[in-house]
Amino acid sequence: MGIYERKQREKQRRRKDIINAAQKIFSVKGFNSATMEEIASAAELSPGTIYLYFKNKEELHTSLSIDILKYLSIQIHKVVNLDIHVEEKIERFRDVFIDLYDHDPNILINLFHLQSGETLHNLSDEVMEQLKQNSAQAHGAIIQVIKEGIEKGIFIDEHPVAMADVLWGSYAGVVLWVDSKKKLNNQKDFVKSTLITAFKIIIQGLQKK
Amino acid sequence: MGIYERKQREKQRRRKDIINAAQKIFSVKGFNSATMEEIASAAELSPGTIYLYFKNKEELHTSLSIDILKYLSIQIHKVVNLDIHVEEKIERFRDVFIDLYDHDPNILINLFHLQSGETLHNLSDEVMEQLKQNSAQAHGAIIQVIKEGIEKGIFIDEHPVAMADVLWGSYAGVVLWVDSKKKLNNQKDFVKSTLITAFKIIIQGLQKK
Amino acid sequence: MGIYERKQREKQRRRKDIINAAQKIFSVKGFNSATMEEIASAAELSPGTIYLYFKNKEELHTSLSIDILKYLSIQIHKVVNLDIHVEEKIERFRDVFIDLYDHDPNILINLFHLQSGETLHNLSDEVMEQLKQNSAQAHGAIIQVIKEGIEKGIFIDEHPVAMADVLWGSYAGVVLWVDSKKKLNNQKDFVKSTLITAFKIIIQGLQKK
Amino acid sequence: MGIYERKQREKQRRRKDIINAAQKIFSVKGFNSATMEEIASAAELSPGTIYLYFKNKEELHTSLSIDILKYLSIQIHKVVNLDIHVEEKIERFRDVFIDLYDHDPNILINLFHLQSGETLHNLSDEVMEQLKQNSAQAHGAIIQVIKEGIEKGIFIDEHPVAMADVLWGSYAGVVLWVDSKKKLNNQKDFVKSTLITAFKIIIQGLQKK
DNA sequence: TATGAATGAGGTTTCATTCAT
DNA sequence: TATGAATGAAACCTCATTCAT
Repeated sequence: MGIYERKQREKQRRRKDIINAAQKIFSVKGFNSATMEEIASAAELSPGTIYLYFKNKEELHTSLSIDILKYLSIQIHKVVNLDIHVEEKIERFRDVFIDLYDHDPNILINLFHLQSGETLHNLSDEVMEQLKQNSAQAHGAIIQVIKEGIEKGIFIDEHPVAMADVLWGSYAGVVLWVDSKKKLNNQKDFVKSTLITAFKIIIQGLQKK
Repeated sequence: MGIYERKQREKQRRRKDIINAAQKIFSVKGFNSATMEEIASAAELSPGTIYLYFKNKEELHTSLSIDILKYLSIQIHKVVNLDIHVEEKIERFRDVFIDLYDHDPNILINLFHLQSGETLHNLSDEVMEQLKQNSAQAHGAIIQVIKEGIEKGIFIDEHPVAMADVLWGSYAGVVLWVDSKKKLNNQKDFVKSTLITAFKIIIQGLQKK
Repeated sequence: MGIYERKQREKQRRRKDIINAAQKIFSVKGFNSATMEEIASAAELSPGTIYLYFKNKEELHTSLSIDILKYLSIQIHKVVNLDIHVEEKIERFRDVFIDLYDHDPNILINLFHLQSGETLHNLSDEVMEQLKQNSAQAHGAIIQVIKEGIEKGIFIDEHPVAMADVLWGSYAGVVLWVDSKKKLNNQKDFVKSTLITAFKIIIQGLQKK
Repeated sequence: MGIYERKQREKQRRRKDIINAAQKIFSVKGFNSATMEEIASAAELSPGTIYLYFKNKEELHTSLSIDILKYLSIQIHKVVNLDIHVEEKIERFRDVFIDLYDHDPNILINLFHLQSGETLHNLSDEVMEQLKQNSAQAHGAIIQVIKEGIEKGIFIDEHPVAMADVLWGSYAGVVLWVDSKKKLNNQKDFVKSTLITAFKIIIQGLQKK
């Protein structure tokens, strides 16, 4: 491995460090309450260093989501290409989400927040484009499966984009909503079991009688 | 009407003015970007005055949501007590939401944001309690209908609280998600039609085959 | 005096306090090295307060110069309208400048700095307009006198705007240059006597032989 | 040429590279807005390297001016030693300045800024001394010519140092002032023609009637 | 009760400078 | 000697909140 390569790798590692730290802080405090200094401190770096890797706070935050979307997109595409029943594919989607939620509930919540958020202003064109593309890709894969279900005569024949939106929106909604109930009522975490119920309902709802 | 009563009424009116102004500003700018001065200005009051009616910015914001939750709770309860089929009740729930979204999309989005949000820290016990109660009431009414459906043998027999969560979460998710797509892609507003699809799917999903 | 008037006056007084403090600090430290906190501290105010009166650091700095230009413009116009010889008018200009320099050398230096400076970017249109107008007015009055001299056959007949520029530029240059020598050599202040020499030279230079 | 000498020469060349780059950047951006990184980048070096050749940003900036002063001093001395009329010598001074302005208007402006500037604080004694000496030398040459004029009975007999200051200050002032008007009013560049007028006036002003 | 000027803590961001390689 | 990633101090500015009137 040449020096150049080693440096590139080192740089990527540092970038990853920052992303990890940011994830942790944003998760706990939310976008506005999290400070760059906290994030720097968590990454065991100085504030200035962060700005060598990310243009500003907003772009750092968005980068987290892009990373998740990339991962999600990959996982979802894997499912799409499997040789299994359509309903089963939807169940696999559910599992992908549950896995993600399992890994770090806050990642997911951050992602949904970004999309429904107030920010989205200071992003560079490049990052904005990445966000759109990755988002579209994950979403597109879901639509594809819905269409497959319709074509095979298994799913009801509604507007497939809207149907995919329902699926994705329900994921997001259930996660956000049940998560918020935890905060309000301090109940134990039943996001996962609720998601399972959600998918049971939705899959049945999608099917032709 | 005595002087005391008149004063109380006057006070309530002023409070309502502030809430209306806050709604307008929060809708457009979001929680963090909205400033107390803007809100005061919109209410034709001075910043200081707002603090005579609300403990702080966060509590003002929460009050909006409580108001919506109250209204929502009332509407939902009306539906619960109607002498119509269970499925139809769910459809009516949907219409209640669509009405609300129609009236001001941002109200609803604000509500969902609150619940999934970063705030929820500086609230006084009293406001927190109100929030919980009103939330629980709206939610409870939905659960009740789900249970009714189960008891009548129409709905599948899963954990009814979770089923209600799916319903509510899907509302929220679809609204947030489709709304965010508007921002990202500038597509025309099809939140409402998506919601109709969502409910078609969910109602069918809830039913026993 | 009504309440409104008193408040306006109070506001003006506060504004003046800030300007005075800023003058002091900018004089000693220059634009970039001066900090808003220092200025606030010198004005016995908090940093935030300054921003109630001035949009930003740059506009505060510019306001100083506008104030001087206003004063200068008035003094110069007074001279223009006097019923005295043209050469004498130029001498009076010199005295106006010497007075100003006497009052606060740094004021003048600040003014020249602004005009030859790197900044001039964040100014609001309004302030920019004021700056131009006041600058043009003072300058215009000088041109007027030059023209008068030419018309009366006393001054050489060159491009009068350029001649006025020479006059003004020489003021500025002598002040800046001799002032800088003070810094370099710690000589005692002979700006004033140099200015007198300068005007003797320039007046004779302006005259037809 | 020994190794030592070659190294010295190499070092001087590198130093010159940095100075050239710095000149370019300072010209366009001014002292404060120019960054060391930009300068390093323009010199195709890394920031750290600059600090091997210059103590700090201020000293780098000052070095530019010293270089100009050196050049100026040489040119002025050349004029002093010419066998021509005194008035013509002054005109040659003017041409030297116009040449310099022609070559890079910003160099000159930078020089004047330095002298009237906010910096001049972090300079090492050595650099400070150089600055003083070179400045004194250029200035001294001008004084010498003024004195020559006085001795020959051509120029009025005022304090010759002050007269030289007027000359130099007028240069600086006209350049700075007319240049600033360009910025304010976007008029076309007439610095040079104004300088010519300036010298016409000043030369005549210096002469005995 | 209402005001609104003043506060001042705290946030983001920049950039001259250092130092391990 | 040269590098350039990292530093971290310090600056500008915002805005929720207070309090004298």
